[in-house]
Amino acid sequence: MTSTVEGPQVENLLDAALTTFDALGYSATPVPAIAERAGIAVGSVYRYFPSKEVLANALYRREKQRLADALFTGLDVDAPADATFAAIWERLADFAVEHSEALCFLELHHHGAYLDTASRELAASIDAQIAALVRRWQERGQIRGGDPLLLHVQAFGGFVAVLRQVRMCGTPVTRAVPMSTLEPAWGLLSPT
Amino acid sequence: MTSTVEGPQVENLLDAALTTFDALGYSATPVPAIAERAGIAVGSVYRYFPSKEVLANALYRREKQRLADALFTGLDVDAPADATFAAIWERLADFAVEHSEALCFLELHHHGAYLDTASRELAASIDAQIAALVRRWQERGQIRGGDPLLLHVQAFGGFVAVLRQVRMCGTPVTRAVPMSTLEPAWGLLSPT
Amino acid sequence: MTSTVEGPQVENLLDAALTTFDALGYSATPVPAIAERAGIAVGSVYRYFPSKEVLANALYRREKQRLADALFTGLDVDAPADATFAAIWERLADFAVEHSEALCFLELHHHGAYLDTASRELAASIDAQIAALVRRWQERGQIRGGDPLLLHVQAFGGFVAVLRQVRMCGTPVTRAVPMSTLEPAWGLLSPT
Amino acid sequence: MTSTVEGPQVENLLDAALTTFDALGYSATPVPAIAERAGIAVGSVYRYFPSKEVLANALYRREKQRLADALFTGLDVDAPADATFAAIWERLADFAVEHSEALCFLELHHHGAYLDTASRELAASIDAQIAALVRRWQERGQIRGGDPLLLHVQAFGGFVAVLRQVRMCGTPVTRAVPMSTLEPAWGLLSPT
DNA sequence: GATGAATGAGTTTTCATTCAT
DNA sequence: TATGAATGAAAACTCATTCAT
Repeated sequence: MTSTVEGPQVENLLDAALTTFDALGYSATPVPAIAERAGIAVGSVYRYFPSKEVLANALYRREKQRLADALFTGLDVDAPADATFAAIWERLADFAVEHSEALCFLELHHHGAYLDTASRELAASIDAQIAALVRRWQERGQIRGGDPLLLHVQAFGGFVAVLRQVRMCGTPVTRAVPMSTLEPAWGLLSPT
Repeated sequence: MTSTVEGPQVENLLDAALTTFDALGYSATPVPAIAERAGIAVGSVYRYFPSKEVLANALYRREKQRLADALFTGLDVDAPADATFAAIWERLADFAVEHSEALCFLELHHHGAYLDTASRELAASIDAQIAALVRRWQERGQIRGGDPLLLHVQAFGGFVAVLRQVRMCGTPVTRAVPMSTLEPAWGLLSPT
Repeated sequence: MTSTVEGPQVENLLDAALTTFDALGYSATPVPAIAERAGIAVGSVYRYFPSKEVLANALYRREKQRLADALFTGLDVDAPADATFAAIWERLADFAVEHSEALCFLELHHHGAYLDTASRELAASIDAQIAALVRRWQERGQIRGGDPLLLHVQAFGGFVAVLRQVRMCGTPVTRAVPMSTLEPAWGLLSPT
Repeated sequence: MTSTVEGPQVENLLDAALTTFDALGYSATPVPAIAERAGIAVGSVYRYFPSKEVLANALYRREKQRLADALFTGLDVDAPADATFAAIWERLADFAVEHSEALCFLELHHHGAYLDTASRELAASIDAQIAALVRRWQERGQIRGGDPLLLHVQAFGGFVAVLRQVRMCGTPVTRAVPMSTLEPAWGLLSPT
C-alpha cells in the first residue's frame, strides 16, 4: 500500500496541479503556479507533499485510479464483448467530458521520468487488469487475437489522441466527440 | 517557406536534440545535454540556433517533414484504400524501426507550447493532406464515414501509443511490433 | 504614475546598485555584485525587480527625483536670479557631498540605452521645470539669453564634470570643492 | 612612447570601434559588432589588437591626441586670453561637428575602469598642458582664479554636456549649436 | 498550521578569444 | 594574412525548497 495524503486541501491542491501540469507539462510547471491556482501559499504545498515529484506521483495515481474506477466499477464483465466494450467506451466518453485534463495528463506522463515505482506499479496493475479482460474476450473468440495489452494500448491511445486533437482546437469537449470514436475502436478490436 | 538552417553540423545537432528531447522532454532537457551528445560546446549550439525554442521547432519540422516524405512519396493514391493503407502502414512500420524517437517526439510535442506558427502550419498542412486522402477513401465508400481528420488521428494515435508502450519496456523495436497494429488499424477504418 | 517598488529592502538594494553601477557602469555590473553588496542572495534581487534593466530604471528615477527634490523643494523662485541660483548651487553642493555617486550615475546614464519611457519622461519633465526657471530669469533680464535648457545643461554638466574629476583622484568630496564652481557657473549664466 | 599599431586597416578598425562604443558603451559592445562595422572578420581584429581592452585604449589615445592636436596645433598662446579662448572654442566647435562621437566617447570613458596607465598618463599630460595655459591666463589676470585644472574641466564638461544633449535629441550637430556655448563658457572663465 | 520572503543551484544565453583552414 | 566556426567562462535569470514569523 502506498501511503497517500488525504483531505480536502489536498484534493484542491491536486486539482490545481492537474490543471497546471496539463497546460504546461511537468517540467515547465513551477510549484508557485500550482500554489497560486490552489489559492494557497507556496510553502503550504510542502506541508502536503515533500517535493514536486512526489506531488506529481500522487496526482498520477489519483487520476489513474479514478479512471480505472470510472471505467470498471460495477462493470458486467460476463456480458458479450461488444456490449461490455460499448459500456466501457461510454464511461470513457463521460470521463473525457468531465476530466479531459486527467486523461491527457495520464497519457502524456505515462512514461515520465519522474514516475516512481509505486506509480509504475499501479499503472502496470491496472493495465494488466484491462489486458486480462481483453484476453477473456479473445478466449471467447469475440475479438481479434494479438497481444492483449498492445490491443488495449492501441485502442486507448487512439481515443486519447482524438481527445487531445479536439482540445488543441479549443473546441469544448462534448460527449459526441469521444463517442464518435466508439465504432472505429470496436472495429479495431472486432474479429475479422 | 520557412528559413531553415542546414549543413552536416546542423543535422548532427538536430539528431542529438532529438535523442535528448525524446529521453527527457523539451523542458527537462538542458541545452548542455544536447551539446554534449552532439559532441560540441554549448556555445556552438547558439551558432546554429538562436535559442532552444527555435532549435526544437527546427527539429519538429524536420521530423514532421521526414515522416510525411517517408509515408507519402511516390504513394499510389489511386489504388484501393486497403492496398494504399497497407502500403502507408508498412512505411510507417519501417519508419518506426528506423526513427522511433522521431515518432514519439512528434506525438508528444504535437501540442507543445513552444511550437511556433511555422511548425503548427506545417503540421496542419500535412494533417490536411492526410485527411484529404481519408476523405477520398470515404467518397469511394472504401472506409467508414466520420470526420476524416479525427479518423486519421485515432488510427495514428493508436500506432504511436503502441510504439511508446514497447519502447517503455526496453524491448528493441522490430518490424513485427508495429506491423501487428496494421490489421487492427484497418479494422478501425474499414466500413461496417 | 509609474509603479514603484518600495520597502526598506528595496532601498537597500537600490543603494547597493547605485554604488556598483557608479563604480563599474551599468553593463559591466553583474547582478551578483549588486546582491553581494546588498547582503542578499542573487535570486532575491529578482523578487524586487524582474530584470537588471528594470532595477536600473527604478534607481535612475529614484535618484533623479531625489535630486530634484533636494534642489527645488521650498525654493524661493521669486527671489532675484543670483540669490536663487546661489541657493540652488549650495543645495547642489550639499547633495554632491552626500550623494556624489548619485550625481555621477545620473549624468553618465542620462543617455543610457536601457532607460525606459518612464525614466526618460521623468528626466524630461524635471529638465523642463529647470528650463522654465531659467527662462523666467531670462525674461526678467537677470541672466544671459539663449536656449534655457542648453544653458542649464551647460552649467550642470560643468558641475558634474568637476565632481567626477575630483572623485577620480580619490580625494574625498568636501563641500569646498563643489562650492568652488559656484562663481564660474554664475559667470556662465550672468548677463554680459 | 607607447607602442602604437598603425596602417589604414587599423584606422578603419578604430573608426568602427569609435562608432560602436559611442552607441553602446564599452562593456555593451561585442567585438563582433566592431568587426562587422569595420567590414572585417572577428579574428582579424585580434591581428591588430590583442584584446578588446587594448583596442579601446588605442582608440582612447588616438581620439585624445586628435582632439589635443585639433585644439592646440599652431595656437597663439601669447595672444590675450579672450582671443585665444575664442580660437580654442571655435576649433572645439569644428571638432564637435566633425567628431561628435569622439568627444562623447572621450568624456564618457574618461574614468573607464579599462583605461591603462598609458592612456591615463596621456590624458593627464594633455590636461596638464591645458591647465598650464589656464594658469598663464590667471597669472596675467585675464581670467578668474581658482584651480586651473578644475576650471578647464568645468568649462569643457559643460561643452560636452550640451553636445550630448543635442545628440540625444537626434538633432544633427551643426556648428551653431556648439558655438552657442562660447559666450557662457567665457563668462565662466572671465574675471569678475 | 499557514505564509511568502529568501536562498542558491541550475538553466539559458552571450561573447571575448582562439585556431584550423 | 584573413577568416569565421568553435570554445567555455561568465552573465542574466528561474525556481524547487526552506524557514522565520
